[in-house]
Amino acid sequence: MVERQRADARRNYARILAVAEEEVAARGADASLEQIARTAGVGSATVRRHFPTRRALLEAVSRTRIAALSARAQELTGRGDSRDALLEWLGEVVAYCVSARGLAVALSYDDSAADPVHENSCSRSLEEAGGPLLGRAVRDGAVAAGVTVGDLITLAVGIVLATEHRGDPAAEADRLFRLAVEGLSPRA
Amino acid sequence: MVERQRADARRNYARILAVAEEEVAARGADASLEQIARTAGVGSATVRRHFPTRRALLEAVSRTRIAALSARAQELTGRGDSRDALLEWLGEVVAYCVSARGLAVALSYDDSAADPVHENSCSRSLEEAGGPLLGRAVRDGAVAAGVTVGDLITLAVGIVLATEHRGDPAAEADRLFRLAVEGLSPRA
DNA sequence: GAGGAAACGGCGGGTCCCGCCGTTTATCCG
DNA sequence: CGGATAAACGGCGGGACCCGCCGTTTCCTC
Repeated sequence: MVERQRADARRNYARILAVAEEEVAARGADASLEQIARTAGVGSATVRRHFPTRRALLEAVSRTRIAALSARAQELTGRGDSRDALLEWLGEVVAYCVSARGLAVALSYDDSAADPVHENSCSRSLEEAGGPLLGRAVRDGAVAAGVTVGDLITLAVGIVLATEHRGDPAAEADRLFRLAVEGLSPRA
Repeated sequence: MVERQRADARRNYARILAVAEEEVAARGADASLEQIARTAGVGSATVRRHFPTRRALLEAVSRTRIAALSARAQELTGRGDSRDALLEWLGEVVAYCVSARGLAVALSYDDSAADPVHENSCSRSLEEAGGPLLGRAVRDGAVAAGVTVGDLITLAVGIVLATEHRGDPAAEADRLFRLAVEGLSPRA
């Protein structure tokens, strides 16, 4: 499991990843791989050797953010009202995706097309982390039974993707998120 | 208003548009402009002369679809239950965006960044067409007052964008659309 | 320290988008 | 009808990107 790796390879991996985080945050999901290579001081081939596809790079870049969100889910599980906790978490997912460009794209990839060799895809990770949070809300009757964490995340990602090019993405995303949570028709 | 145009220019415009429709439908919103030019039998410069930006091309390609959806909105206005009519229309918007690639991207562009010289942007067109339909639903109390057509369309577009790379986009999109309509918490 | 494998990165090819600019061609008017 | 004129065309070169190849360097092991 632990692929033995040369020291310079690990060093380059880390450098590329660090540069990629900045670059993707700044330019979005289709940042130039060559630019990342140049800034990291490596050849473009080395970038592709460590991250064979753009998806792989985006997922690696997103990993720390995903971890933070997963931790947050655990924190919120079992704390306070179950519906509020779930909504708080989803709101944070939306906010993260808005502020950290590239994350939404990484989460929009098809789970089933994930590299089976490597660890879980980003979305699968998040789904597992959010499972208990959603489960509790469902048991409390705050959410319908058929709904999955994947549904909620996809919805959040969609909202982010659709508002990305707007004047004020954060405000728009938040507005739509609340609309989706409330549903189309006002509560009685 | 009616820009006098040479005959060959109009002919080329039509050919490019026809080719672009097929190409975008097949390859998605980032189809190759040069490929379109080649297939249409014109130079790539001619394509860019008629459609200065990719956005312009996408909006032109989407125009006929938009027109169809607008007509559909008019048909549905005043027919049947106002909530059902609105939902039927939105469902068709989603279905259209799923089946006609590129449409969702065209609708995700910022309204306010639209070319003010030319006619309305795609989204603005649709918003106007859906206005009466939504207005009736709001008056009937089926939709909260603050909601705009733009909100609903953006939500629909987001759902499509987020499910685009899934195994079965149509099914996923439909599922999420219903979830968003119903809201997170089940009805009493 | 030497051998061997792993990792590197430069190079060439292909595609794309873009601006320039000489050439073709439709249109207008004498 | 035919020339003038401006619109429209499209080929060309530049720059950026992604990708595969392959000779070279660098690290690890013994």
